[in-house]
Amino acid sequence: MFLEFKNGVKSLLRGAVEAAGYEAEDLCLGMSAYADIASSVAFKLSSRYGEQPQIIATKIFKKIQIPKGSYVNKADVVGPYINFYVNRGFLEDTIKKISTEGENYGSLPKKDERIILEHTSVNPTGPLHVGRGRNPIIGDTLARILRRAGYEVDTQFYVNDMGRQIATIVWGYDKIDPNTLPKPARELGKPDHDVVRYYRRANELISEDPKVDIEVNGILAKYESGDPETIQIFKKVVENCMLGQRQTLERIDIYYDRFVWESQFVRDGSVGKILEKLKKTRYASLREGALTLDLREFGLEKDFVLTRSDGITLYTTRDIAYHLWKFDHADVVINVLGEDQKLAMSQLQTALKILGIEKEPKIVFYSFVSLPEGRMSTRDGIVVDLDDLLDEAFDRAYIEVQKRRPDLPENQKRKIAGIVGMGAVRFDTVKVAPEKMITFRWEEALDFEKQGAPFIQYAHARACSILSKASLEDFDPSLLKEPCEVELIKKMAFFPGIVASAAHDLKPNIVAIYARELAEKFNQFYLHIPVLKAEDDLRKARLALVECARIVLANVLNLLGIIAPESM
RNA sequence: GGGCCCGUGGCUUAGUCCGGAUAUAGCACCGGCCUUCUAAGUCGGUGGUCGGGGGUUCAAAUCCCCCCGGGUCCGCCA
Repeated sequence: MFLEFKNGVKSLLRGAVEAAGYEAEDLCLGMSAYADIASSVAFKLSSRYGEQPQIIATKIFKKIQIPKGSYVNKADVVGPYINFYVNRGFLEDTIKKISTEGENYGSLPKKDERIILEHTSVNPTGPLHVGRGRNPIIGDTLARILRRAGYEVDTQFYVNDMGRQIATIVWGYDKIDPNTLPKPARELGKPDHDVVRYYRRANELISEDPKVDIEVNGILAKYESGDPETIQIFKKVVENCMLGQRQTLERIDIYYDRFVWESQFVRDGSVGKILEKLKKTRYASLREGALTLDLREFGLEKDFVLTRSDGITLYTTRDIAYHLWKFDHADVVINVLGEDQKLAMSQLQTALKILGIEKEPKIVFYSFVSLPEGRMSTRDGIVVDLDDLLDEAFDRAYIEVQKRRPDLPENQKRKIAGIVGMGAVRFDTVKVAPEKMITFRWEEALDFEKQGAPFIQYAHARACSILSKASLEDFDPSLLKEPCEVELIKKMAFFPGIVASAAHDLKPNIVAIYARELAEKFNQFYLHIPVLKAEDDLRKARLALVECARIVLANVLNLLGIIAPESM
């Protein structure tokens, strides 16, 4: 809706600029606290035409003609600025559009592009910790945004099933007596918590005893040589661990369209073919038996090492094969990755270029979540498990529900606590820009105040509460004139534009911020404007407005992968 | 040492790509609002050299250069 208004302003302003005898390619339109949209074009023209900006603004203003059927109510001049305001038609059409489109409000027209979005792709060495949790939450939110923006999205989890780390775990299962290990952090059916015990202990033993290292290498060599029994064991270990990781991800409503196993690209020979091709390029050379690419020509100082001296391929090399496969199956490739992958990714992108792939993967990098005492590490056990965070979030949410709604039946209280706890964790992760570093602190992660999901969920529950006490009828949107009502409608009108820019910039935090602002506008309306106690037609119109707010709040929460509760 | 990212009130953060009108919110602190649709709410107040220094511009948190602090990576880990 807002886009239509903006386009209307654009065309009439362009007309006015020309009628006033100026030429401007950029109309300098922007958001403003003083108007619904404002132009500072007079500044730009001032230097070119040597006139005072105020005078230019006034001249342009005098030529403004608002066409019939436009969403522009009026324009005015404040100093050098030209301001524009929406009219009643804009507000009323917004309400009508939301009412008609319902849960589809905010969905953009279908696009032809097919997207493969890879996210999470954590190593199958143990449970997800809150640092790694940032990846799936950003990734899943982006998938939801892109789907709303009209793209066909295939979400993929790339399984690192053939590394040394797996060999380490396999060694551990074979050689370590489980009775000597600490109890798993989870007793019941969480295999990832079981696996990580072996992983940690095995790593300790490796650093203590070089013989262990040699044995692990032996296992890895057996695997690489294609020994069917070893391959089976690897597969079992990986599947087992991933089962536990998926259980955790299900708790925050994250699922994948496809799991892509790294080893498949080795087995089907595609990694070998890539090596052959790259070997023939002028960038390739052998250094102490290892195949490397010299990428200085592309501005990369460091050689890209493709194989170890024993000929075994490395992670990034195999990732080239995966990317070729992705570009074969999609128009756009997006990866969500930790910032430590930046160099590897630019090497990979360059290798793709050398292999003749024109397109580049778009990459969303995020910074790490560290603990006050330092960086998280699965191997060293310096972590806060995502499972624990989710449990704690549930517990704290339950306490809040108990305090506010002691009357509710137990299963209802637990249900709300689950919805609120999970929402709080997702929102907290996605509300800040991915490139910002986060220091994890329990009090901040589990803050249920205004910056968080419960604030938005609460607004939704309030809307539902009103709607449950009345039924919707035909209404006259022209009755909605209170400033609070107008503000709310304007905010709702932004939603499709928010989807568009979040999808374009791949920035989930835009949606989170919008959600908070929308909830705030609704809460202000809720407090100041009576709905059920309003009379006749006004009541009907306000009920319709509440229904619209409920729809947009539900849609935006859905975009964030957060459940919109009807009661809390 | 080099590359990339971050640095905005006591803490957390928006805005930076595409320069414009009093820099956005939350937490904390101070003071109002529940006989009125769920107060997980709402209204007001205190608090900012936008890391520092130069430069470009009519105009810089935003663009350019230098420096400082933190993160991250830098050939056989993933």
